Amino acid sequence: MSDSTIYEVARLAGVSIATVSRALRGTGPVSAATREKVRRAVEELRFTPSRLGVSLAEGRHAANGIVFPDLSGPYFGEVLLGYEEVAADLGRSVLILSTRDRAGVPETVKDLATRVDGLVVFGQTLPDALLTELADSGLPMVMLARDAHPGTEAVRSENAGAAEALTVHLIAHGHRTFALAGGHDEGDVSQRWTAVARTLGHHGITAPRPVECPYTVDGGYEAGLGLLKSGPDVVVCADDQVALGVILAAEELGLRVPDDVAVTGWDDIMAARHSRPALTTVRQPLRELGAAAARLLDELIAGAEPSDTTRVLATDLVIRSSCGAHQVHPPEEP
Amino acid sequence: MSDSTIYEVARLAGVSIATVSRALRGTGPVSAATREKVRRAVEELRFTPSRLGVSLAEGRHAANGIVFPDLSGPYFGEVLLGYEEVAADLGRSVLILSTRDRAGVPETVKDLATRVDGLVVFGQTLPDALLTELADSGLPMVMLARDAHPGTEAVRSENAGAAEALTVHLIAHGHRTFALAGGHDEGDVSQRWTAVARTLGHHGITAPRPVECPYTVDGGYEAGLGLLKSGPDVVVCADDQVALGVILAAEELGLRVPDDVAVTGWDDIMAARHSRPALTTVRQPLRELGAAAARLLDELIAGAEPSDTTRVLATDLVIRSSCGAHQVHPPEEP
DNA sequence: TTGTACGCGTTATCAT
DNA sequence: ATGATAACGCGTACAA
Repeated sequence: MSDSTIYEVARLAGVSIATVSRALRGTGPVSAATREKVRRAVEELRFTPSRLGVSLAEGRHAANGIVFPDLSGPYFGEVLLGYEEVAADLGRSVLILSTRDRAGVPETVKDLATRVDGLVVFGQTLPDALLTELADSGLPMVMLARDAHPGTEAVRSENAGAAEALTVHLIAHGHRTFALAGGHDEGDVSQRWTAVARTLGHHGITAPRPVECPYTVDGGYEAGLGLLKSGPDVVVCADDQVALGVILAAEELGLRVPDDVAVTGWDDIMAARHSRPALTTVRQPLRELGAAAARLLDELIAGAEPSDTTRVLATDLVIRSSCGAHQVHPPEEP
Repeated sequence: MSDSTIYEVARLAGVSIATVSRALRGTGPVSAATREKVRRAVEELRFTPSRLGVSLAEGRHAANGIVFPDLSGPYFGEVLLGYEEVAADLGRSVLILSTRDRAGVPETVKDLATRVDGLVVFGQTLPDALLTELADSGLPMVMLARDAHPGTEAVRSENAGAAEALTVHLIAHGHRTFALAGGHDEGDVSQRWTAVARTLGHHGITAPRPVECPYTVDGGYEAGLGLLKSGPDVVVCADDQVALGVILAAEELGLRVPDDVAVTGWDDIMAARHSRPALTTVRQPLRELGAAAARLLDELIAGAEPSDTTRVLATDLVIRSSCGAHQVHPPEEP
């Protein structure tokens, strides 16, 4: 509260503020005796340097921000976890901003931008014009789960290859009629749908339009109720939560998964392993995503020039039982 | 980046910095003509007031922090969501700190404390001595999911009453042999176990010792494998994730839920509704918890004296199917 | 209505 | 080894 200042410490220790600063930061020569006097004064006064003062003098916040759409569901939490951990290791605090269905996001983001040395932004949370404005202002920025915006760096995980592998696998299972659940934005998901459609095309199958829905179990359930009426062989879902919802919808309709309809997810959240049937999905390194973003941002803050480059983290196709019998066509050999 | 300062704006507009400040904040009389000149200069220079300068002058950060143990699982994410939303509404940024199994937490928390006007701390994340030190320093603090620490305010949700109601319900179902899964700390969970034990005692049943385990599905699974071997009628779990794990363990052991063994959770996370069998649990208003903490903290920051008081939010017993047949003894009438 | 000048709490440069 | 002092960027009494 009524924190003491470096001046009070200096007076009590009988030295100048410069000496106090040096003694505390070890940034210059200080005699042992003086150091001890300062130490005692600091202790007595419970002195803690004001962050504002330090930052103003240092010209940096030692903090960085992250903007994400939401925090319900495991996805963003896991990524945030990895981000915060690395940021903390690098001695930087983390400010968060959830955009949800909130009003006044641009203003809030700009405010956030004034409080940090750099910003990580999830794909699809901010309009491109705003991204440009921020990047142009010279703020170090890293995009997450989408390709780089001009003036930024980006990290995402591999989508197209995994989507193709998944699709090929499903076709090998004998599935021919596909349904796609979980709308398409311009980030990760659209890359997946594009690759799925392309792969289906190679096999003479016309890809259906993805059915948009919130990336939640409930969203998947609602979408599933509609989708399943047309009797697809398999429902490829934008993420695991949607897939879990589709499975519930299938049950509701008296369909057995995977016997009557196969279902696949994306992300490999914990529930994917535990659901029945266990979910065939694509594993994304969620924490690593956040961690990589934190490291990239740190490099930018340290002075690296933004390369408009997208770093792509590897994903793994995880075959479980929700996609159908494995005996038809075994997955490709190593 | 190379942001312009209020001095440059003042020079370009041909006025003093005081006028610029007044014009921008509407904090004093400014002629329309001057205001327009300032507006133009601001626009041309893309001027944005430095947060550091503003905070230093205003003597406040307009930001508050929150300390939680983890972010995996739905619990903390939901609470954080409610917290951040209200904080943003109040014009305050949010800094997060996850303690996980991290080293150097006390130092990091103290650093965090220098960057905020107030702090919300989840129960069991920080040692009491540190809480005392922070509170004594005059930092406004709100405890979450535990009772108030001296010098703070607290919000938690009701535990004992719900635990009693749950226990009574289970006894009415004919369950006599209880098992408790999910270790006891000194926050929410211990209050629940205490109430369960007391209620069981009233019915002549000796409460077992809770089996400690991480609050995760995997933790519940592991604990369940051990617990279930003694053949309890019901496993009361510390939270829904643990309960989901116990159900998996039961399956693994060839036990049917709830026919062979009943299982209950706590929190009413989304997966509780969707699991099979659907989870009997206690609904906690997670977002409200975070929102209430944000509001309380705001009052403290505004000058309210900490009352060492704990605000208790209502919970609801949610009867689904995992606790056993309802026909044996119907739940108490309204 | 507008401007001057001081305070906010540091760090760091330059003397000494 | 130590001290005086200039930044850093802003808000705001106080004066005009």
